[in-house]
Amino acid sequence: METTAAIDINQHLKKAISNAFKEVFHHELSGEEVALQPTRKEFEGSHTFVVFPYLKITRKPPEASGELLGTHIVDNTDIVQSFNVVKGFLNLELTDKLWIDIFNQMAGQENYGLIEATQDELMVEYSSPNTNKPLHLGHLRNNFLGYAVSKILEAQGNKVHKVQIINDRGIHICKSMVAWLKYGQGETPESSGTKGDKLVGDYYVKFDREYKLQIEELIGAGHEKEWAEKNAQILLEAQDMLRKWEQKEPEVYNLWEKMNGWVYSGFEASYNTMGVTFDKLYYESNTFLLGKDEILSGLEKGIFFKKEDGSVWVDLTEDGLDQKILLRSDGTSVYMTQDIGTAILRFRDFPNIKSQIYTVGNEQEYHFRVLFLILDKLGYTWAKNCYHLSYGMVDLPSGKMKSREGTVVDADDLMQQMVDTAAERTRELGKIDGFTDEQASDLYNIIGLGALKYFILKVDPRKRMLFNPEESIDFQGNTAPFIQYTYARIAAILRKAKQLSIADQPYKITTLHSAEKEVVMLLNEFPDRIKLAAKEYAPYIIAQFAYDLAKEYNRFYAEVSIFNEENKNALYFRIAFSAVVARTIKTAMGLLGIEVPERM
RNA sequence: GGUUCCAUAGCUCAACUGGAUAGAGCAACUGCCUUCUAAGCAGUAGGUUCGGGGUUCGAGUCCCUGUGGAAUCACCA
Repeated sequence: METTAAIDINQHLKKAISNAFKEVFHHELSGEEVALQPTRKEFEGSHTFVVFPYLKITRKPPEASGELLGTHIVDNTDIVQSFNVVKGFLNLELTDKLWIDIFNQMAGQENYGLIEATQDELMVEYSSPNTNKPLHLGHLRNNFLGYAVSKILEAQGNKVHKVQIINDRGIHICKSMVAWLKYGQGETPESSGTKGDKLVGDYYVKFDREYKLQIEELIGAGHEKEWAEKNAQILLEAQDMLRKWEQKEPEVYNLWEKMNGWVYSGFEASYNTMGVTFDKLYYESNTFLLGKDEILSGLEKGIFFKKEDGSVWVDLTEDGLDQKILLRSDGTSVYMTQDIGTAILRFRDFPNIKSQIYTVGNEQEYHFRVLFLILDKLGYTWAKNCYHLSYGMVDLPSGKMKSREGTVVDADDLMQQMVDTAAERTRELGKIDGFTDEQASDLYNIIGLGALKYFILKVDPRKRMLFNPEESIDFQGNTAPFIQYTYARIAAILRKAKQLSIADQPYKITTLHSAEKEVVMLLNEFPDRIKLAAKEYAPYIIAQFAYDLAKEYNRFYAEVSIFNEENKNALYFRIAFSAVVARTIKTAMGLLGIEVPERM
């Protein structure tokens, strides 16, 4: 109903089927009850009606029922050209005229597939890194996913606020700070030429190494392992630093600001390469005290309860979960407390948002179930609209990435490697004649990052995915470069058409080549695919669509000549047709945060 | 132990939410560049959808059960 397609085929067909039921079988069947599905490739037709569920109504065998319905539909509508029945499947073949009309409609819409009307205002959170470590492959999945989902929701007419919360405080950053003070000798990103986030991350690693040494020494001196882990000198120093930070001791606070500043400029560079942006940043250092008041007032209202030691809990056993702590016995907050506070803060900052979408790994599924339940219990009606966009880990062939074991794939390194590979491949193929250095470098970025983004986004986010750094990501087949290449080919056609002054010419045609029809059928699905992708928060649906479209167009490209076509109408149509395909590919890839090149 | 998620071709992933003969790509093999870009197109081969039951016209999809894997259940974040 919100689709931008002016001709709603489904609606027409459902009505036709429901009419057929009425007149052939004397049975009222509302259009809504009729389910249509796309016809499988190996059969003639585009829309299929499954008659099995209706045999009790028709009181005839499936084939006969299908025949009767099909005959009635063909006789009584002007959009269905013919039909065939295979077992209980009624396949409907629409007229070329209808497909041409549909194509003309979408060709006239500059933003085909996108919905202009503002629906809801939403917030999407993604990235949200810690400031003690550089970004890695897992963050890439998070960022690409969050950004793509934001784009897709915008395409559905929502106003989206992209935010992240930066975990800028806590023991982890203090560890880096301690190590830097001890071993840094005043090193700065400028002095050593190290990217800020990498530099801070290096000191985090240095801390960990020293910490382990101290533990071993303590064990060697006869202490229990557990005691050693809690009493290693360097850890005590970090904890002391955290206390000083909380008291805002100027020396510590300044150092904290300085080192975080390094990290932020490093992150900014990474986000820039990734091509993701944010509308508002939240910092944990500003929000970590929030939520406590909410808990206390919830306690007064009897939503929460206090244990003997003074700690505050929520009982979720009725919801199938456990009890969960909200305030420690000393009255301080836990992670959950902060998240409650931050969620409420955001709804105050953006009073019109309907829901928040949290792009966070699936290891926090339990956390978010609890969070949404608590917010609901506190009486926030928006809580039930909130959604945890959960995604699986990215595994390496060796198993899970572990920063302490050095088995992380660094985000910057990986992106650079992809761009380098793209450059190498492009040069091998001799594709950059006449490019300036800048154009060439842009192209490598578009291809390399496109390949990486597509590789990650084409997978259902819920599933774990495997990344093998040994095998480079493909540039052929179901990949971004394949789709980008299709776009670039069309761009070449359109340039030539312009040169020959035969672009944007009016045409009048009555039949379509089968390859053209297949493509138009796909194009027609675009609005529905976006709608589904938005509903499911699933960019992979868009990725699949872009691939299908490119694949189908390439078939047309191989089978049908454009500039050798002597019939002017067919020639002009094919140029317009190619332009719409290119435009749609660009839009679809844009929803994934992937650019397309005019030449490659 | 409780809860949740996952298991599909040698590998990486699909299967429009219960529909037809389970599809793509990579890797392997065969063809196609003097015509709009071969990062392409056409084709061959590759499957007991983890095992076992059940529900029904019809199951990779839903239910039960077993096996294998993952996450989570912290006064950690």
